[in-house]
Amino acid sequence: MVKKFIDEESGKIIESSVMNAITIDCVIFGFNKGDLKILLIEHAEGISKGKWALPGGWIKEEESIDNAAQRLLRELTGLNNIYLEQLKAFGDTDRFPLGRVITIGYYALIKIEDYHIKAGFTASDAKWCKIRDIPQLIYDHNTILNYSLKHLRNRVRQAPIGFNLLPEKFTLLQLMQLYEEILGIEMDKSNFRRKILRMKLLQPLDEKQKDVSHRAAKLYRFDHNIYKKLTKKGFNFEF
Amino acid sequence: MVKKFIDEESGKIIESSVMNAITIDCVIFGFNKGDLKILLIEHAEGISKGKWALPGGWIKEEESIDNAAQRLLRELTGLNNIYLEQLKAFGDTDRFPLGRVITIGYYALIKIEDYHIKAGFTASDAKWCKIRDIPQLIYDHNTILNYSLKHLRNRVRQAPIGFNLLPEKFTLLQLMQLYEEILGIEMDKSNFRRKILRMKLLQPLDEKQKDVSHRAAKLYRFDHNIYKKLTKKGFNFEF
DNA sequence: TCAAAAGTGTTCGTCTTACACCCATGC
DNA sequence: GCATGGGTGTAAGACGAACACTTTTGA
Repeated sequence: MVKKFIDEESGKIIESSVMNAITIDCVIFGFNKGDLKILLIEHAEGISKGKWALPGGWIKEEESIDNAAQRLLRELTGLNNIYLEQLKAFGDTDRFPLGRVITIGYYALIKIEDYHIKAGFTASDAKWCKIRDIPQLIYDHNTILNYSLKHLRNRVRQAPIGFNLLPEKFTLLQLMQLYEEILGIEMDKSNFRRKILRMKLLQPLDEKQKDVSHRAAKLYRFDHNIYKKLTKKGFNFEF
Repeated sequence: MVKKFIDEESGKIIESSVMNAITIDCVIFGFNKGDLKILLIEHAEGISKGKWALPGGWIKEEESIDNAAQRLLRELTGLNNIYLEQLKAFGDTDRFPLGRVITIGYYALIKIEDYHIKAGFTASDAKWCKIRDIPQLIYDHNTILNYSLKHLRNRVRQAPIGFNLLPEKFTLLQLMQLYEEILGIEMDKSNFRRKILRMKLLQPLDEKQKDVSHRAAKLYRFDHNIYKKLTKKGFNFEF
């Protein structure tokens, strides 16, 4: 089913199989040098040319919204096969200046080092931006971002998802600092250690940090299979 | 802005200000005689005539999605001014048989006794249905319902929302049985009592149960202002 | 007087919190 | 040798789980 309609953003007539009046926007979190960051793109065309935004776009008629989010992220940033989770829909009448458009928010946590970000498609640039330095974004994208941040702060305490932001091998202090950064609190090194190790979620490795100017710390890895086994036994991650 | 289009469900040409390809569906929870229930309506027209469904419908061009959910619920069931919260969007390509329609799920918890339900608009009937006796619903409504149930089970442990299902004045045992029903677990009376009272969320009343064939229990009330004050001091509801 | 639910008390083991302190390493 | 982070230990108190017990009331 091919439809013709005017892309309200660019003003062009689009002859394609996308749905009108409904879009997707993605909040991608990363963690790097102690800072929580999110991925922003710079629009290359349309009414928001030159402005920063969350990666997003239109949904095709024949793809599910989950698949649309995957595709859009790939097209705009080069990120492929990311685990995305839906946040919710944003549908205030005035959120989009050129007409009534509802957007569905998605979010994901990724290991920054594992991916090479490159602007593609209708994006002229893509970058990681510190959570404290977020500029004014287009439309209601700041609202979506703030909502997702709140959601992340809740989720990170209920489920072991924080690991997705760290390199595969990490130290306990790195993990603690991640929690401190996300939750905006200070934690006790010794108590954190005990608590996380007691869960037996982490696989200790026979490896240590390298090139550090202090005693090298043991490295750990989060094992998804261990987590699955534990949850089957009734284990419930709580932080 | 008035558009003409074919209502894919009824086949009629609709000349109105509703958005096409996007709908809203509401999961309304109630609690009555120890049972968790949800509100279902029977469609009076269209391809799903005579079948049971979640209350829902089309979104108007000039109303926010939150307002649309309010309006649809009022039109279909008579429920007015309910506190609704959005769940998420459901957008598989095959969820609706006559075309591509994305739906946004909403849910709410209400005190059954406070409202008189009456079928209206395109509904021929509306009823409260026990959570264990849910029939086959139209489209993906069973999926939406199951998701909202999972969501409720999580939420009820993180925030004091269970009270919305009980009468204003309730006993501690009623509250405990509500938790037992929602979570599907058994609890210890004495421990439950201590835990909930320690939170100091409940306002004890100078009133007791009446017309019971055993020792009458003290009645309590949930005070939203107390909760607000506590959260400001850093209190975090956890169950 | 009995059933049914209200309400209190006790014990034990575990977890949390707040510290103090020693260890290894590079500069 | 000192700064930096790694890592262990401990003591007090809070909390959860399990269970025994007393009280009140209507039928």
